[in-house]
Amino acid sequence: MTDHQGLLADCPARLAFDLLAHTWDPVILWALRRGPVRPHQLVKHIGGISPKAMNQSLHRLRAAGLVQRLPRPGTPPHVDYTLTPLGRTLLTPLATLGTWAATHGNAVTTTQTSPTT
Amino acid sequence: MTDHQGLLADCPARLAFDLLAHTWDPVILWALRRGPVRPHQLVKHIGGISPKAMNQSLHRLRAAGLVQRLPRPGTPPHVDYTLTPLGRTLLTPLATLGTWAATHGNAVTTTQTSPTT
DNA sequence: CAGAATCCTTTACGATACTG
DNA sequence: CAGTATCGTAAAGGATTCTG
Repeated sequence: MTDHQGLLADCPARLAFDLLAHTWDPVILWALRRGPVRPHQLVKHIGGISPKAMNQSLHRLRAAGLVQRLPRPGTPPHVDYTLTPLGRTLLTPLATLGTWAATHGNAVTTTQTSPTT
Repeated sequence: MTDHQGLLADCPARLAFDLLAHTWDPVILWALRRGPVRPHQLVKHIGGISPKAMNQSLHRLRAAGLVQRLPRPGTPPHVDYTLTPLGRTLLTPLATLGTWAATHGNAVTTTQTSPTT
């Protein structure tokens, strides 16, 4: 195989997709683009995500070094999550996907609704 | 919610991610970038994907209008799959992700291996 | 060879309840 | 309020087998 120009089963490019493969991970990443946000804020803002799923995503994203946890001392507990510098680098590809969806998403939806054949 | 700048639970941008969320879908899309390929070729080329998963992905991608099936009459059966024009438009975002992985993928792997803190 | 059908295992994710 | 643990459901995907 000398054709490894990307995206094979064991290709490093797969990493990016696995990173975003989970339903909420890209959503959370995007929601954090502005700056630190608290978990509860994320849940409310995104809508439709359970606190548990939120936590799992946050865990994955932290493990990947894309998101950082910022504990604020005090009572009641207060925590912020924010993108790491590495995490910020993902915003551009994310935006590219978003732009594609905005441009061609309608075509996909139409196709799925009325099969052209 | 007046902050719908993208990527909420019900945001249209989600479509792009759901499209690529399945493990093999982006891989197959990428494998087809050059032109028509036969299923068996795809399985061999990609490696690690079962024929069933391949078929399911191909179905989804066809339903989404990203991939087209080209039956060649004859015996034994011969079929080619190729990207539709719509499918081709996804190659750019795909490449963007791939580039990101090539650039920052290593950082992610490193982080996951040795938690920085 | 294409691809659909069946079986089985893993895991994402929601709901709920509990701990610090 | 943050985060974890448990339970239950749905679905992805591998292995195998059968049909056109």
